[in-house]
Amino acid sequence: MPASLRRGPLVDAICERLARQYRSVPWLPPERALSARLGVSRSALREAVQRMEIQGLLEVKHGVGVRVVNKPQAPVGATLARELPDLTERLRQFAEVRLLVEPAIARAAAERAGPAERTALRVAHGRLGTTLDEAVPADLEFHRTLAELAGNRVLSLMLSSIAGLEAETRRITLEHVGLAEAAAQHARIVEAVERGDGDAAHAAMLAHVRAAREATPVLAPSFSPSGPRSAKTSAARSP
Amino acid sequence: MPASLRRGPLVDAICERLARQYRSVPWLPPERALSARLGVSRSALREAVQRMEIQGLLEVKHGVGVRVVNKPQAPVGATLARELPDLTERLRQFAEVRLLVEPAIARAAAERAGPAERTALRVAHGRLGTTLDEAVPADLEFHRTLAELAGNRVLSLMLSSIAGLEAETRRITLEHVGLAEAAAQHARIVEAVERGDGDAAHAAMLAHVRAAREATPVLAPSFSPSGPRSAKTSAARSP
DNA sequence: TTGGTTGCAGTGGTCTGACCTCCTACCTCT
DNA sequence: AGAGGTAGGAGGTCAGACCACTGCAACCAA
Repeated sequence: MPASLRRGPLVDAICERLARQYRSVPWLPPERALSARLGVSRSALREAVQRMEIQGLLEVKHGVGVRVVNKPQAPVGATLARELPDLTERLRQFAEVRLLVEPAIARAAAERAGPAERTALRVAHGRLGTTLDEAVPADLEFHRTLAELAGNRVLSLMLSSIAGLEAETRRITLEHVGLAEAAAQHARIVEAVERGDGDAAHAAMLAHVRAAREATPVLAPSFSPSGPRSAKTSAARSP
Repeated sequence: MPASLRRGPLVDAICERLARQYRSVPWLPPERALSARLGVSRSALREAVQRMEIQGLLEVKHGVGVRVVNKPQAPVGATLARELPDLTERLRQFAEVRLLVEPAIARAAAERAGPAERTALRVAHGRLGTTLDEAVPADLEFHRTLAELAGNRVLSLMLSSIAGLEAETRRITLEHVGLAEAAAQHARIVEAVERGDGDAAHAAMLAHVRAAREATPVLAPSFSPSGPRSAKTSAARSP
């Protein structure tokens, strides 16, 4: 009955079926039951599950079950961790990438955001609480929201991957910059996005990321993606 | 004998051992022999192999064997393909990302490259042949070399991931732009890097990527990472 | 000789069913 | 009511068999 007239590897077919049929349930059925239901062996099913786990679509917990998640940034993050084993170097390069990507995202968000998106951003900005434990995830969420508004999934994905591995740093950064100052910088970005002013958003975000980097004891930049000539991209109006 | 006193998942340990011991051989031993040698079951070994395949470290071919490779961009590329199933949209976003990232890479490369690196770049540039079949891989290689000189593995990785999925487009682009013109643009970049002039390298690369995008029937940009105000980043000296 | 064909041996792919390890929730005892 | 133990069920590992694909070498025909 589940014979199917496939040509390629069986595991691929299983992955597709899983992704299609169990997209919106919290947990997968037990492996034994599921393999029986799909008409494949447990081995093949396990290979498929493992594959999707690495891809960030599933999360298997020994003795518990297989949870359905959606973290497409997981494989990217894992790759980066493998490619840059040294934590300090990784964080330094992350900072450089943020310096390049975040302003571009802010500009794009300002130029594309409609009323609904602006509201979402305002909400995310409002969540920045008064304690570090609240602020760190809120800060991450703010930047994530902005990246989504920008409409470029590639940049968004890259930023998520980076954020996942530097969450610890954000705490230090926020502590040094100060919650009030960080909130003020966020506010300037929100303001620019509300006005649809791409240049201002770019400038505000650039200032924000620069402040974060300079307040954190990450090493000096080995190169500056935006160049030392500050008159280039931050010439736009800014409060 | 290979009992080992592990705590975590066995598969993790196998992956480590494989990565460590078989890093520099072209092929892995057959699964049966290898599982016996490592003292684990074939199932466990297969899970490890499959994992490393997804991570871009192995490449298994049915009926042939398991090849040892090193393509860290594979998982990123796969993720992007899954996140952006629509080919046109994917290529458009790729073009935008390149527009943002490549100039930054060129600048960094110019500011960091020493004599040896400059030679490597010159060699890569020299390989741009006279036929499309030669030019496409040579063009890819040129940009890859430049990214390596820039010294930021994150950007380099991202660019490789993109390149792997847009190789087909490069052919069209090169055809429209013309090999001679593309070579001239590359030459301007090389020149700037040789002089250590970051701004010029940035400008030359920006012009190159823009020309490529405008010559290719990819859709109009939904947003411009570098902004519509052309006076911003391309103000540097340029031939 | 040369060209295509066939068969075989070795590889990864899948299946089965058994046992081990871990987590949870329930149950018991205090 | 709380702390501790226990049984069930989840994933993890194992063993051995058979299936499917690939490459090559031996073979046969022109």
